[in-house]
Amino acid sequence: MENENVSKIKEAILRNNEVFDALAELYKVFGDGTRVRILCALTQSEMNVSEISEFLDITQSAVSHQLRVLKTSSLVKSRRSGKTMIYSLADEHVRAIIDCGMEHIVE
Amino acid sequence: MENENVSKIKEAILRNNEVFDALAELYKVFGDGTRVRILCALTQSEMNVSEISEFLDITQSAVSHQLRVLKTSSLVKSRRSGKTMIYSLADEHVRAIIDCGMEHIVE
DNA sequence: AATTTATATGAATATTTGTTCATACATTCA
DNA sequence: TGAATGTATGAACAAATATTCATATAAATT
Repeated sequence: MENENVSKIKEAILRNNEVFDALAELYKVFGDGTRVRILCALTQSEMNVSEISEFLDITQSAVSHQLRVLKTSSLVKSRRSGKTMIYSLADEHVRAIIDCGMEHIVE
Repeated sequence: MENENVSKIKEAILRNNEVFDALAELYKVFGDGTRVRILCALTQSEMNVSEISEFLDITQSAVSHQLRVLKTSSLVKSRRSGKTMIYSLADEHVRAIIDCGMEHIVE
């Protein structure tokens, strides 16, 4: 019965660790200037890759690479329109997380 | 007068970039499993270095290094009590940011 | 079909970053 | 004062990551 408790505790820790890792992974995505700029740009309106690239003055390649990261993390979504790909925020959580961080910065 | 506008725009971008960088720097700190674990541990109660080290099963040195990062970012504060240093969350923003990320994870 | 425009991607490189190990610093206690 | 305990820190190494460059893929237009 002690063993049972011990294993329960270990499971709990394991579960927590998974949550912690997920949290860290999420924040890691926000932890890059280029990606934060892209996300903030998309906060204002959806944009295609060229527009993001020009607006933020970042290489098209760099933008594409980072959009891939953002999409993999489910922070942005995309749809095709002819030759261009239009990107937008995946949901309101993204805005919420940005705002949350902003509040800490302005102190 | 056009020049004036241009420089205003440039200033605006510059200001924004600084904000973006600050945001990214903040999230970068949250973007590590060890640091998230430490912060979450301190969410429950203040702890000294040894306690954190044992609780999370992380080397004392690694904990100290990360506590330094967390303190530099004003996410934790510390006070001395005899031979030990007691660490706690710097303010409620930390809790808010963690909760904000959690909400996105649980989807 | 060939060309042009928009985007994605792989490889290479440089930089950043986290941990470990050894050791220094600080405080208490004998 | 010397020993013991708790914490901090520097150097070194390994791993992760962002950008660039070249090129591939995809859609539209002629």
